Amino acid sequence: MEYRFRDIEKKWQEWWNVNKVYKVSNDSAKPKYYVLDMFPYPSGAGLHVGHPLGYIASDIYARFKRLKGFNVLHPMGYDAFGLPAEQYAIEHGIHPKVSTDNNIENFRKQLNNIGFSFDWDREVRTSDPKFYKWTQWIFLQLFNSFYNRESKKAEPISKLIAIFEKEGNINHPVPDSKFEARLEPGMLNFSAARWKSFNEKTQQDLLMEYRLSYCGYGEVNWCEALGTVLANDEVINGVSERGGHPVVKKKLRQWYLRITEYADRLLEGLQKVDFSESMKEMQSNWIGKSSGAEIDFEIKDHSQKLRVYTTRPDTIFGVDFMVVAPELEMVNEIKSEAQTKVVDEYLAYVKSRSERERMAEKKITGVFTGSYAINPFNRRPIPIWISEYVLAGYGTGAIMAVPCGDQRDFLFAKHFNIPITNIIGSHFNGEEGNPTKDATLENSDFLNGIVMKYAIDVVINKIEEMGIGVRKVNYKMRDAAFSRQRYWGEPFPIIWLGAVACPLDESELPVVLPHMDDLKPGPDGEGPLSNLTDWKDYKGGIREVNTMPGYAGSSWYFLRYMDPDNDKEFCSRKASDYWGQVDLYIGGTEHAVGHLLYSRMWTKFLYDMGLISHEEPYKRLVNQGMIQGSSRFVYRITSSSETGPITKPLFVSFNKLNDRDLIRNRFSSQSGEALLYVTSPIHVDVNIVDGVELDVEAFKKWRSGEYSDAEFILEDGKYICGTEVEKMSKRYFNTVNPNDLCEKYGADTFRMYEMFLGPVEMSKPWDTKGIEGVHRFLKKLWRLFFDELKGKVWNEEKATDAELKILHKTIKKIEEDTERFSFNTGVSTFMICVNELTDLKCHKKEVLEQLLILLAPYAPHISEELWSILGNSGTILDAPFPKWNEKYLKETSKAYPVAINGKTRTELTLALDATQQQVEEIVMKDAIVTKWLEGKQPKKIIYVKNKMINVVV
RNA sequence: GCCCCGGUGGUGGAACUGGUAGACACGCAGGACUUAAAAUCCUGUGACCCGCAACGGUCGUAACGGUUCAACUCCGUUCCGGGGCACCA
Repeated sequence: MEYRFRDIEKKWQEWWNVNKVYKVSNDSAKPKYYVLDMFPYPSGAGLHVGHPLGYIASDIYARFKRLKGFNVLHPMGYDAFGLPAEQYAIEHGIHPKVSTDNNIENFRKQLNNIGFSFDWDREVRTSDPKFYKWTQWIFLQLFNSFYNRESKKAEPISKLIAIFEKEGNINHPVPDSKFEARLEPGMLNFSAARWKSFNEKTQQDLLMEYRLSYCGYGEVNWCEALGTVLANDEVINGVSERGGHPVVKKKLRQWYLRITEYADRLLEGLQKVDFSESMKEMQSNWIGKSSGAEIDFEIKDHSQKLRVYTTRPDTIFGVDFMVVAPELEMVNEIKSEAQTKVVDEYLAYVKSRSERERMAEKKITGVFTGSYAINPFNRRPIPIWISEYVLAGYGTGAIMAVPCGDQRDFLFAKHFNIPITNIIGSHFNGEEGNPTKDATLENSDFLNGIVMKYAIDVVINKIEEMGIGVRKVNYKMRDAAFSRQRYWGEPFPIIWLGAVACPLDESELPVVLPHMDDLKPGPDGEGPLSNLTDWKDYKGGIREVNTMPGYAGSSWYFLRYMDPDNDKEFCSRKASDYWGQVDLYIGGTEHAVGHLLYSRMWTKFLYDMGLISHEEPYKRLVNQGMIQGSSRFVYRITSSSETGPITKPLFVSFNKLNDRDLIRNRFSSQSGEALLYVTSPIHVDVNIVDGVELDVEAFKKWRSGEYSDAEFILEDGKYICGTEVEKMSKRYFNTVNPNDLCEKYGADTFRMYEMFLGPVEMSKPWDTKGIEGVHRFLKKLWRLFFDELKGKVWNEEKATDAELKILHKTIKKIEEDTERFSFNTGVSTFMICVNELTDLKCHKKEVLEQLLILLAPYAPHISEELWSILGNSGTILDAPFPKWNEKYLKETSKAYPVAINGKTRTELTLALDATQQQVEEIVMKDAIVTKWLEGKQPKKIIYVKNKMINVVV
């Protein structure tokens, strides 16, 4: 009886499905464990071998935990809304709903082929109204909340209104005064009486400055090609992450998430979670906390002050010039008459430069405004410049420049011949700015003689005392743009009554995304929904026509799995209390600053509102590496100096590329001159290449016979391809479909091979070569049960100690390997075990049965099959995980080498649990040791873990 | 430029808290079975040296140096590769 993996896998996949083996109950006496994968965006391209890597790892772990007696939640769903789905739909002329549903269908089929233990009854789709009803609902909670900086948590906006009515906003200043522009002057601070005197519109405008989801005017990343606004993490090097289209800054009315209010808690929370160091670092870099001071400088002959942000107030006596961001409005007010022309020209220049240009070529540019700031301590006048290297969006948009202590300031000073004041003595060499904090200050008046790092506090205290500045913490992180001018997303539960945004009532949810056939944008940069005039008019107002971004649904989906069918709440408190945090979250690093930060913020918010009981969504995060494609190339000779262009397809093998003689023969060169020829590499389907050897016949049939008349210049009778590691993508013909491998070798082989490739966290190019080895292992396992000739060979004989030793060694090792996510060594452990059992001709049920349980997480189908063949009923996952017995691990004594100063070796036989004293006695009696010691006493005898003994003289 | 992570045979990778480096697998070579192939099994496989033999010797984890009885592992310097951030004051 041979190992018929196709039949076995089909049989068990159906059986699992029909018997709902993976259905999870919220009501269990067992301890809970939540294993989550980052849910996929269902792309039209389907799965390639890179996608399931994380899913296989999580599936192994989920099954392992179930065997260990946990009630395991291991769900799967689809991140179905968002930009890519809509782009795909437009490109293929299919409605996003239809294409998304098709793609999901396809994904589901592919996933089921691999034999995952997902509870499909809990599947979620972010584009399902039953799901996004609650996305909208959470949005409303955000809208109706503010962040109370006193209690350090989100609270209902009604509480803020009560505070305003009682004491104005004296204790709760506007969090982000950048929106000052849309409020009337002097509105930023108000008393209770004043608040009451405001009309409804003004009150609403003010409240909008506090809401955790809010609508405001601001500079946003506008992508013309995609026709929408993008969040900062969706823009990479000035182009859109999706599609690589140019992105420009544009002032627009947009919805935002006030994530900046959570900056500190997002940072602190990192200490409580088990993420990789690099992941934590990426997040804290993104948040970008820095502390320093804001200082107001008087401006000569102006009443206005120049406010700068600096982390280095200790360098205040080294300030040789000021730089203001060109975008700041004050530039127009402080420019002197003489400088007006150059300033205006410069402003025009800056405006003409795209974000991309600014990033690509960091030229030193800038002009003098003609005004001077006054150093508050020594009254020295300091020229005020404008330059594009100072960003309007960070800090106050103005800096004090210290050329001796900062490289950028130094280059600027050199470039424009601004004299440099040295306040750090020999630490400054006149060649570059030195940002040290360890220098002792000079030329610094009352700071002279103080080491810089201690001077920082001295200066801040002084300026606070003088009332010209305050201690200040700044963050690089911005509020997240939350609206998209697109169709395929959650509609906002908001209507506009005039200029006031009004939340809909909960009872009006969900706001269902209306069907549209034509997804062209609306007028004035609005989204497609704007074209639906009937839908837009609602209750005497106008609906918000933007939709939410892709990350809205993914910011809370992990909670929905806990209670997927609840139509009263997003997730019952009972369910979220039971399941709590995600114990293990697996996904790629690409979500480090997007999804992970947003979902952490939403979780903290829901926690603040008392809706869930934990404030960090994920206890442990594992990042699976990316599987790259290994592309293959053929080299087509397109022309030669002898013959000119060559139209007939002629390909030259990789190692003959530079073999001019060979090619010369081919073209029967007459001239005797060096023959020049041109080749162009062409991606060839990796599936018709065996290693690097091209299957020439398959190549001729490839692409419906485009190269059917191809000729080849071979080497050793073979055509050898060139290789390169690239992203796995259809367009490089380097994708490998998991279904093909499952068909050829079986899902169990595929699963184990993906794990065997190396640590889950590591990125590596895919290579199918070694899969045979894993397949051989499974066949070998099968032969422990069945022999081709004899049939059944497993028996009920009693296992010997040697056999039990193998078993228990394996139990221990598999438990450790699986627990610490070393699935690659786990697979090796199985191979060793099966090899050893084969050597001993051990076919004993007693041993094999236990081995199957260990194997069940890795290779579920074959384990279930053999488990039932051994006479068990039900699923193997309900079997108890075997316990290893110390007895079998230490009982047999072995010969252990003794190394003496690393030179002489002999062997001793010791029991593993020998005490230090016993060891010493035996060592001292050993013939070689006594000979070597020549009567001397050893300094020490070291008994170390690998059963090796060191004797030191 | 700054910050992380890594560099081990022909290849993917083991070696967890310093303790016989190279597990396991691929590939390769040789052999058995077979009319043949496939499948399966066995043997060898880091480099070099010695030898009738070997459970013999020397070197060897990017390079150099250090700590230690003992270093892939810890420390320092350099080189190379991957990832992240990048005018953030």
